[in-house]
Amino acid sequence: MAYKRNVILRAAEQLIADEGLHNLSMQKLATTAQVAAGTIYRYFTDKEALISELRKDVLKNVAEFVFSGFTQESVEAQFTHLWFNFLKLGSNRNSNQLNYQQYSQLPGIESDEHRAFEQNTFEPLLTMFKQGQQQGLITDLEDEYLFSIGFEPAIALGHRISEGHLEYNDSELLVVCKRCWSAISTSFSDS
Amino acid sequence: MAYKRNVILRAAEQLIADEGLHNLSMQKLATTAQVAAGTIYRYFTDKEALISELRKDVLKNVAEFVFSGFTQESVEAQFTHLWFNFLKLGSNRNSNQLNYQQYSQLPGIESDEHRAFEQNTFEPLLTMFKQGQQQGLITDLEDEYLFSIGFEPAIALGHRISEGHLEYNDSELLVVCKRCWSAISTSFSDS
Amino acid sequence: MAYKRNVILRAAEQLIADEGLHNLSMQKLATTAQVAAGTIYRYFTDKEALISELRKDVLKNVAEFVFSGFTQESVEAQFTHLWFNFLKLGSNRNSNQLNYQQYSQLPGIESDEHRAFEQNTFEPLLTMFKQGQQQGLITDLEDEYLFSIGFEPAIALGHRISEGHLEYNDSELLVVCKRCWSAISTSFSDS
Amino acid sequence: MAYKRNVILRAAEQLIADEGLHNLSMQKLATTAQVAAGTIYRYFTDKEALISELRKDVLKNVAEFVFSGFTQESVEAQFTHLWFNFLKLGSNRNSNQLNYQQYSQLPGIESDEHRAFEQNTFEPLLTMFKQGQQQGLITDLEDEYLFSIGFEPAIALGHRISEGHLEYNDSELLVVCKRCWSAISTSFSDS
DNA sequence: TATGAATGAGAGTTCATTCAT
DNA sequence: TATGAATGAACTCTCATTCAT
Repeated sequence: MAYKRNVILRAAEQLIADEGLHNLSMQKLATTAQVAAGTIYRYFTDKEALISELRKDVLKNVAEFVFSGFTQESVEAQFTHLWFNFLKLGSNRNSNQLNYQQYSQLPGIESDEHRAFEQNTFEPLLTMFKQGQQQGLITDLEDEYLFSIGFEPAIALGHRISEGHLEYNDSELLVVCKRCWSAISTSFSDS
Repeated sequence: MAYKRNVILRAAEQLIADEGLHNLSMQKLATTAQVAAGTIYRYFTDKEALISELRKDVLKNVAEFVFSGFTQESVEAQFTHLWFNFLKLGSNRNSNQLNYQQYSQLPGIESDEHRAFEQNTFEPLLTMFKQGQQQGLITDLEDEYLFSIGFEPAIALGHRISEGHLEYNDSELLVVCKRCWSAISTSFSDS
Repeated sequence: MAYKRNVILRAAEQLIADEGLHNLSMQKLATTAQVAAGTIYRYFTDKEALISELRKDVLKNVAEFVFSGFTQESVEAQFTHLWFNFLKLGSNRNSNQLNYQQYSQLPGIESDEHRAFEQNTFEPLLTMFKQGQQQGLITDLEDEYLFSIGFEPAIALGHRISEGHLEYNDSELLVVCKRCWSAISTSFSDS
Repeated sequence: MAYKRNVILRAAEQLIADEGLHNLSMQKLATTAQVAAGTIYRYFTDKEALISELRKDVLKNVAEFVFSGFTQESVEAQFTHLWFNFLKLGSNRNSNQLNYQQYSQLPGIESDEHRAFEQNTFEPLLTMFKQGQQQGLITDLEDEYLFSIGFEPAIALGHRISEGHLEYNDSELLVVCKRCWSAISTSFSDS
């Protein structure tokens, strides 16, 4: 019954969300997951492997969340949809789930293996950029630039909201979203 | 001789920059700083306090770096100047100094005390926003929104550069910077 | 199907010969023997019992080896035959069989039960001593003394050879063997 | 105060003598030595290093014991003296001291470093062999052979005595010793 | 009989912190 | 004020053993 593997991963996610990665001990994890310490090692070689697996697992959930309700609307509608999903992802204070900030701090997230996995998972986003460029709506910059200009503000704002330093305000956020869209669109020419 | 306090902080910064926060042990710190282990505790209550102090100390240096060469030019020139400083801050790989990513991962960075300290330190930035708004150049949004739209892309790009995942290209970056400026400016109206 | 008992013992012997007693884990043993971990416990109460059984089992094989080719020659010829078998036993580096050194390090080898078993197994040797004494060839000392003087040098030399610290030289060894025989024989009188 | 190093080594020796090497745990050692677990690691890199150091330390004591009272008598007198010291060494049941059997089972005892140390320590013995050969008393065989024939019986008998399987009997043992001496001496010619 | 997932005590080791000097 | 030897709780991980299937 490999469902215990999942139980352990969910417990790890919750513990990291609650107390931070550097407070994650295998004993605490075992207790939280309601398994014996040794059981963890049936499913994961060691702590590092556990975190590595958690990374992929969380990324899958993150991608699922970000692309939830993603349909073939107009490119701008797609952008807006994703933008608010990134915002919500960051602002999520669900105590048993990692928010984006915590996710991005998992060590090894910069490994080549993970990067490839990430790239693959977020392909729909790149497809959207390409569509927008083909339709003459989005400016001809590399994906990294477009993502930074377009979505990093949403992630950062989400983070601020989750920390309680910003009131959630739909109409203002919509304005911000539109400005992000404009910033990557061809609606004004680069001087 | 309280100069030892500074010796210890500098040693801590270097060790974290080199080997990461989770590899910082008080023994290693003592050795690197060339003091006895017990001596550290004459200047800092415990490890947590040490890191908290380091946080403030580094923030001071970060602010100094960001605002270096900051003069009373036009608001757009000021913005551009800051934008590239944020970019460089993130991309800094100087081995005996924390880069922005490492800085932002110091635990406790989200405490109210620290936030107040940060707000105070970055006041010149808020002043610039106010100036721009008074001159009718920057749109009337709250500071958090302006910062997110304007500068988070720079920080994120800096991070990507430091990880080696982005080719550095000055002319492209200037285009990106201008788009960020446009995104917070009044040059296009919110629909 | 109690043949599994033997499969397990053989796997244990090989593992100990290869990696030493202190590296013998029940998991590894199960894997090597191609049985489930729990199966071992159907044949052996616990690890200690397993080793105890292995001890007897190996002793049987050891005795078989020592007494192989043992015929009713002259007593001195019998002695020489046994002497070189003890030597070979110690120097044996066959990887899936315990050598004498490894055998003698099995814990519990000094138990009374084992000692009785050993005594019984090595009876032919004692018979040889008695024969020699009846024929007036071997001096009237207790068996322990005769064994120590006569055969311990062979065992020790075997050990040195197996460790690679002694050049193997047949003619020299024959001289040594003869001196051991002389040392227990009546060929010189005790002063 | 590095005297704790010695306290730890003595405690380790006692524990191994009492319960065997494979039952030596660092916790038990700490308790027996009356130091904290961490303290052991101030003096020894890890468990392996501790045992390696113990090996050298015990060898020093062993040599001291074997060569105690060793004077410039006749070669045969020297031999007899050493022979009984080897016997006593093996038969030693002093509970807080390793006997020869336990000593020889310490892992790494076959390392080149240790072998050189051992050779050096037992030099007086080799000198005795050489003297005997120069005086025409001891036969021309290599040291390893002479040692095996001459002293291994003493060690083995000592071991048997310590296990309680042999009564200590001075006059009989003297006979055995003389036979060992004869076995390496020129008093009878190799046929 | 046989399985192998699960157990949990205990292993070796680290490290923040203390305190006699 | 400064030292650094000593502490011991807590860490990651192993492994002999059990038991529901």
